Amino acid sequence: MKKSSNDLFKRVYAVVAEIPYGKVTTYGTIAEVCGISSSPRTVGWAMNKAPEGLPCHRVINKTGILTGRVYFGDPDLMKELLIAEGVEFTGDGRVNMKKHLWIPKSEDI
DNA sequence: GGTCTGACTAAAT
DNA sequence: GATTTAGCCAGAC
Repeated sequence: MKKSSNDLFKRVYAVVAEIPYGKVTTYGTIAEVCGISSSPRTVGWAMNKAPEGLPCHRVINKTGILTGRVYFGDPDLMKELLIAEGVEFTGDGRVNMKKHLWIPKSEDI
Protein backbone atom coordinates (compact mmCIF):
# COMPACT_ATOMS: atom_id res chain seq x y z
CA MET A 1 0.00 0.00 0.00
CA LYS A 2 2.10 2.81 -0.70
CA LYS A 3 0.34 5.43 -2.50
CA SER A 4 3.51 7.08 -3.45
CA SER A 5 2.41 9.76 -5.78
CA ASN A 6 -1.18 10.32 -5.06
CA ASP A 7 -0.09 11.79 -1.77
CA LEU A 8 2.02 14.32 -3.57
CA PHE A 9 -0.97 15.52 -5.52
CA LYS A 10 -2.97 15.89 -2.36
CA ARG A 11 -0.27 18.08 -0.91
CA VAL A 12 -0.20 20.30 -3.94
CA TYR A 13 -3.97 20.69 -3.91
CA ALA A 14 -3.96 21.28 -0.16
CA VAL A 15 -1.39 24.05 -0.46
CA VAL A 16 -3.16 25.77 -3.33
CA ALA A 17 -6.47 25.45 -1.54
CA GLU A 18 -4.96 27.15 1.49
CA ILE A 19 -3.93 30.25 -0.41
CA PRO A 20 -5.67 33.18 1.30
CA TYR A 21 -7.80 35.71 -0.51
CA GLY A 22 -5.82 38.32 -2.37
CA LYS A 23 -2.61 36.32 -2.20
CA VAL A 24 -0.55 34.47 -4.77
CA THR A 25 2.23 31.91 -4.72
CA THR A 26 4.68 30.37 -7.12
CA TYR A 27 5.11 26.85 -8.43
CA GLY A 28 8.58 26.59 -6.99
CA THR A 29 7.31 27.53 -3.53
CA ILE A 30 4.58 24.91 -3.63
CA ALA A 31 6.99 22.32 -4.93
CA GLU A 32 9.38 23.09 -2.12
CA VAL A 33 6.70 22.69 0.50
CA CYS A 34 5.58 19.45 -1.07
CA GLY A 35 9.11 18.16 -0.94
CA ILE A 36 9.87 18.39 -4.64
CA SER A 37 11.75 21.65 -4.84
CA SER A 38 13.61 20.23 -7.80
CA SER A 39 10.50 19.61 -9.83
CA PRO A 40 8.19 22.58 -9.96
CA ARG A 41 6.96 21.22 -13.28
CA THR A 42 5.15 18.47 -11.48
CA VAL A 43 3.20 21.11 -9.56
CA GLY A 44 2.16 22.92 -12.70
CA TRP A 45 1.30 19.66 -14.29
CA ALA A 46 -0.91 18.82 -11.33
CA MET A 47 -2.64 22.14 -11.87
CA ASN A 48 -3.49 20.98 -15.34
CA LYS A 49 -5.62 18.32 -13.74
CA ALA A 50 -6.63 20.46 -10.82
CA PRO A 51 -10.26 19.85 -9.78
CA GLU A 52 -12.80 22.65 -9.74
CA GLY A 53 -12.82 24.83 -6.68
CA LEU A 54 -9.06 24.98 -6.60
CA PRO A 55 -7.80 28.59 -6.85
CA CYS A 56 -5.12 27.66 -9.32
CA HIS A 57 -5.36 31.19 -10.67
CA ARG A 58 -3.44 32.28 -7.57
CA VAL A 59 -0.54 30.11 -8.63
CA ILE A 60 1.90 31.88 -10.90
CA ASN A 61 5.48 31.42 -11.98
CA LYS A 62 8.41 32.94 -10.17
CA THR A 63 8.58 35.85 -12.61
CA GLY A 64 5.11 36.92 -11.60
CA ILE A 65 3.66 36.11 -15.00
CA LEU A 66 0.31 34.35 -15.14
CA THR A 67 1.36 31.14 -16.76
CA GLY A 68 -1.33 28.82 -18.03
CA ARG A 69 -3.88 31.58 -18.20
CA VAL A 70 -5.11 30.14 -21.47
CA TYR A 71 -6.00 26.92 -19.70
CA PHE A 72 -8.76 28.74 -17.87
CA GLY A 73 -10.79 29.01 -21.01
CA ASP A 74 -10.19 32.74 -21.20
CA PRO A 75 -6.69 34.20 -21.28
CA ASP A 76 -7.79 37.25 -19.36
CA LEU A 77 -9.90 35.42 -16.81
CA MET A 78 -6.95 34.63 -14.60
CA LYS A 79 -5.85 38.24 -14.46
CA GLU A 80 -9.36 39.47 -13.88
CA LEU A 81 -9.82 37.10 -10.98
CA LEU A 82 -6.66 38.29 -9.27
CA ILE A 83 -7.56 41.92 -9.80
CA ALA A 84 -11.01 41.24 -8.40
CA GLU A 85 -9.34 39.84 -5.31
CA GLY A 86 -7.26 42.95 -4.79
CA VAL A 87 -4.02 41.73 -6.30
CA GLU A 88 -1.93 44.47 -7.83
CA PHE A 89 -0.36 44.20 -11.24
CA THR A 90 2.73 45.91 -12.50
CA GLY A 91 2.91 47.86 -15.73
CA ASP A 92 4.48 44.84 -17.27
CA GLY A 93 1.34 42.81 -16.77
CA ARG A 94 2.94 40.90 -13.94
CA VAL A 95 1.63 40.27 -10.44
CA ASN A 96 3.11 42.33 -7.63
CA MET A 97 4.27 39.27 -5.74
CA LYS A 98 6.32 41.55 -3.54
CA LYS A 99 3.13 42.39 -1.72
CA HIS A 100 0.93 39.41 -2.49
CA LEU A 101 3.39 36.56 -2.42
CA TRP A 102 2.20 33.99 0.08
CA ILE A 103 4.43 31.23 1.32
CA PRO A 104 2.73 28.07 2.65
CA LYS A 105 4.09 25.97 5.48
CA SER A 106 4.74 22.27 5.31
CA GLU A 107 3.43 21.92 8.84
CA ASP A 108 0.21 23.47 7.71
CA ILE A 109 -0.48 20.71 5.25
C1' DG B 1 6.31 -1.25 -20.58
C1' DG B 2 8.98 2.38 -22.75
C1' DT B 3 8.50 7.14 -24.35
C1' DC B 4 6.89 11.95 -24.10
C1' DT B 5 5.01 15.75 -22.47
C1' DG B 6 3.88 19.25 -19.07
C1' DA B 7 0.84 25.85 -16.31
C1' DC B 8 8.78 25.58 -13.83
C1' DT B 9 13.37 27.00 -12.53
C1' DA B 10 18.24 27.70 -12.83
C1' DA B 11 22.47 27.31 -15.01
C1' DA B 12 25.01 27.26 -19.22
C1' DT B 13 26.02 28.90 -23.87
C1' DG C 1 21.47 40.06 -22.09
C1' DA C 2 18.68 36.49 -24.35
C1' DT C 3 18.00 31.84 -25.72
C1' DT C 4 18.60 26.84 -24.84
C1' DT C 5 19.48 22.80 -22.25
C1' DA C 6 19.17 20.11 -18.41
C1' DG C 7 16.72 18.33 -14.20
C1' DC C 8 12.90 16.61 -11.99
C1' DC C 9 8.02 13.75 -10.95
C1' DA C 10 3.93 11.80 -12.48
C1' DG C 11 0.45 10.60 -15.79
C1' DA C 12 -1.04 9.58 -20.65
C1' DC C 13 -0.27 7.09 -25.14
